[in-house]
Formats: sequence, C-alpha cells, structure tokens
Amino acid sequence: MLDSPVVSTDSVVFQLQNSKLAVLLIKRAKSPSKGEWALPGGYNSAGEVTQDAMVRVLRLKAGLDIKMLPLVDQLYTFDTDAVGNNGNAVVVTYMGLGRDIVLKASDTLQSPTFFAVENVPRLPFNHNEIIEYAHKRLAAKLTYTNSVFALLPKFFTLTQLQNAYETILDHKYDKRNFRKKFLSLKMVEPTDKYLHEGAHRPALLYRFRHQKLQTLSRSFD
Amino acid sequence: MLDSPVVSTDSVVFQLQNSKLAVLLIKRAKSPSKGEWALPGGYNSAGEVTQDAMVRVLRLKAGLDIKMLPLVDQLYTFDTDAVGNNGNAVVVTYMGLGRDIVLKASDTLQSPTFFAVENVPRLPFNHNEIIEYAHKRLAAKLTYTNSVFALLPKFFTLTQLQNAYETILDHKYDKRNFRKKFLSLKMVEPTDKYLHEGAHRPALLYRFRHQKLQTLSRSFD
DNA sequence: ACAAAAGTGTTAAGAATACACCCATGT
DNA sequence: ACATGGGTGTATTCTTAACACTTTTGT
Repeated sequence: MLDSPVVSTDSVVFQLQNSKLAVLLIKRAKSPSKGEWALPGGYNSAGEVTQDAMVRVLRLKAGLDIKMLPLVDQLYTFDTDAVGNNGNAVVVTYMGLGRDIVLKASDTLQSPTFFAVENVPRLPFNHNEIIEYAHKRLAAKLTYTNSVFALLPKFFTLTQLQNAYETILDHKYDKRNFRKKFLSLKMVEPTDKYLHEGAHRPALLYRFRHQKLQTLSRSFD
Repeated sequence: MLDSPVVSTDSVVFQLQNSKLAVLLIKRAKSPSKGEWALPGGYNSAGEVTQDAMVRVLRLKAGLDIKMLPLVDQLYTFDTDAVGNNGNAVVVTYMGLGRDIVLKASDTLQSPTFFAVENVPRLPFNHNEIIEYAHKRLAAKLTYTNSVFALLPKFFTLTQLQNAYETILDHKYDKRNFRKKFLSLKMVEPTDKYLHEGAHRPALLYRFRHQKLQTLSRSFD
C-alpha cells in the first residue's frame, strides 16, 4: 500500500418538502464534531469504490436505500488539508435527488432528517460549501436537462412543477409562459387524472415522458 | 493512517494545433505499460492535495509549467477496481487549456508530445475514456462560457475563432451568422491590427474582452 | 356568493436561420 | 488576371416576454 491521502465520500441528498428544497443531514456519531449535524459521509475502505461507499453510508447512517433516488450524480472532489489529525483527505461528493422519502427513526441510525436548505445550520468541515455548490449545480441542471423528474412524484400539476423551478432557481415565472414552454419542450404530458385539493378548481395531473435524464433541445431560463 | 484506496491524478491538457484539438501525452517510465503513451499522471503522496500533484506531475514528466494554462478545471473522479496489483485507486482528473505551448525535449522528461485527438493511439487504463469525456465537457463549456479564450492567442481572426468552435464541436457554422452571434455576445472586440498571411485580403485581428472564465448571456449552439 | 387556485391567447421584440456576392491581397 | 480567403445584409421563422380575465370547485 502506498502512502496516500485518505479517501472519503459525502452525499448531498435533496428532495422537495413543503415546496422547499431540503437536504438530508445526520447527527455525527464520532469526533470530531460528535453530535453535530452534518452531511452523511465516511471513509472509504481499501477495495471500496466511492459509489459503494456512498450506498453503504446512506443505508447505515440514514437508513436510506439508494434505489429511492432516481438520480445520482458525482458533484466535485474536494481536497482538504487535514481532517482531525488524520492528515489530508480527498473527499468525493455526490448529489442524489429523490421524492417522497420517508425516513424511519431507529436507534441504529443517526437521526436522519431533512432540513430546508435555507434553514441548514452551520455545519462542520466544508459541508455548507458543499451544499451550496450542489444547489448551484442542481439549478444549472434544471435549465438544460429534465432532471426535475427525480424531485416530483409520478403525477404532478403544472403548478407543482413551476414551484419546483421557482424554489430551486429562486426566480418567479409567468404562469402562461412557463406552461407554454414546458409543453413545447415535450418534457411532460397530460394524463386524464385531476388533483382535487381545496376550495378551487381541480388541477390536471401531468407526468414526465421519460424517467431518465435527458438534455433539453432548448434550454430554459 | 487508515486503510484506504490510493489516490492518483491524471491531466488532460488540450491545445489547438494546425486547427485540430490536440492532447498532451507522455511515455510511461514505469510498469505497468512502461514505454507506452499515456496521460501525464501519478500517485498523490500523503499530505499532497490533488491540484499540487497535477502541477508536480506536469512539470516533472512534461516540463510544463501550469502557469502556461490559462484555464484548469476539475473533470471527474473515476474509481478503478485495481491498478496493477496495488489494489483499487481513486483517480481525480483535471482538464487544462492552453495555447502556443512549446515543449522542450529533455532527457529528464518523458517525451511530452501533443497528439491530435483524432490520432490518439489506444492508451492504457481508461485514458481514452478520460480524453473522450474531457472533449465532451470542453464542447459543452464552449457553448455556455467564453472558455475558448484559453485556446486562442491574444490576437486572433474570426476565422480562427470559428475554426476552434468547428473542430471542437464537430459542426460547421455559417460565417455570417457566426460573426453576428459572437459580436452580439460581446465576447470579443476588434483591434486595429491585421493578419497578413497569404495571397488574399488580410484579416482583422480581434481580442477577448476578458481573459477570465465567464458564463454567456445566451448560449451558443 | 365568495374565496381560492386553475386555466387560457395575443401581440411585440429579439434571436436564429438560410442564403450569395464583392473585397483586398500576393503571385 | 486569377486564385485565395476576408468580409458583408436581408428576409423569414421561431422564441421569448409582457400582460388580465374566466373557470371550477368547496364552503
């Protein structure tokens, strides 16, 4: 074995909650920063590939099966000079997108909880920076791919779709133009179902034409 | 020290040569694949951050000072199951863009040479895959940023600019529309110099308005 | 009947595309 | 004078952006 930096993996798992972008945090079980909120992550053991480390850590610390995440992307690899007193580390980060993730509480888990991104506390290491970076990348991806599909339920209203874009891109859109654009992009198609949910006209439910990542023919902004 | 995968760094350095995209390769000094062409790369030592490893390797093996590269980006981090018999490795890859790079031959270097991307031989490890990936990323970057500036000399003609786009994106553009678009993007501006280079009308030289990476207001395709 | 969100169309400005000829130079 | 690449304009189509009222439902 060569003398080399240590490899670890951190994951940013996003979903929408109450029309807000939310990120999964856990309570750290070990020093440093024991008991503080942080991104789920951990060291890779020898022979373990970073994707596998991510899967293992999410299951072990958050009780989350990666199959719950329709989209997972590598984000960026950070170099840190020193982690605790273990010398330097290379931290490979991933972003996962999901919907309707229900976390079960359990003594064996580390209090996995979704925090609205705007309410994320100050986190140890560079975890706040990682979340910011992930948010920016997600925003960029929404403009040139169909990646929202991974954040919305199978059936959704155009208002929900618009809300997703508005929260993530932090920008208001005109309802008529937004709808025209998305229908012309052929990203979504109407179903024959309606969502009845209040003292107002029910909303037609749509679905994505593909549940795979695709690049849009014209980008969105 | 924990038991962890080995970290190494590979670099894809591009420049334009005879209106073709070219990539820097070296001859490997060590097994495995000793004597074969490969991307410049190597293991990180403990305490060494991946960017520093890249700088060190390029200087040591290719005699290239990173300051010659106006733009360097992290590309992707690959996991490989086994490298030689050293167990698995995490390979952090970078892409550097340059212009007018003159390589000096030297016994202490490993025959650094630029190969036109279309003539790159079959390389060991996943180096062909890495180059393909870098090429795709570069193509994408040209469409939404001003990153060509790093590949062209300070003063250049619009034909040279168009050639750069055409080679990298593998697409022909209409001369009039191309010029209209780039001038309206305000990416470049005319100077008062001309390039005289043959039995034809001399070409007006332009320069970039910024030598820093910027995102374009409207993307290009 | 009222409150609440769903749904819908037109016009104007800007951007993209398609397309062909004259200009300035070196030999 | 000719060969070579540099340089330019217009018409059409498509895309974007701005903007306000009617519909359907639950209470």
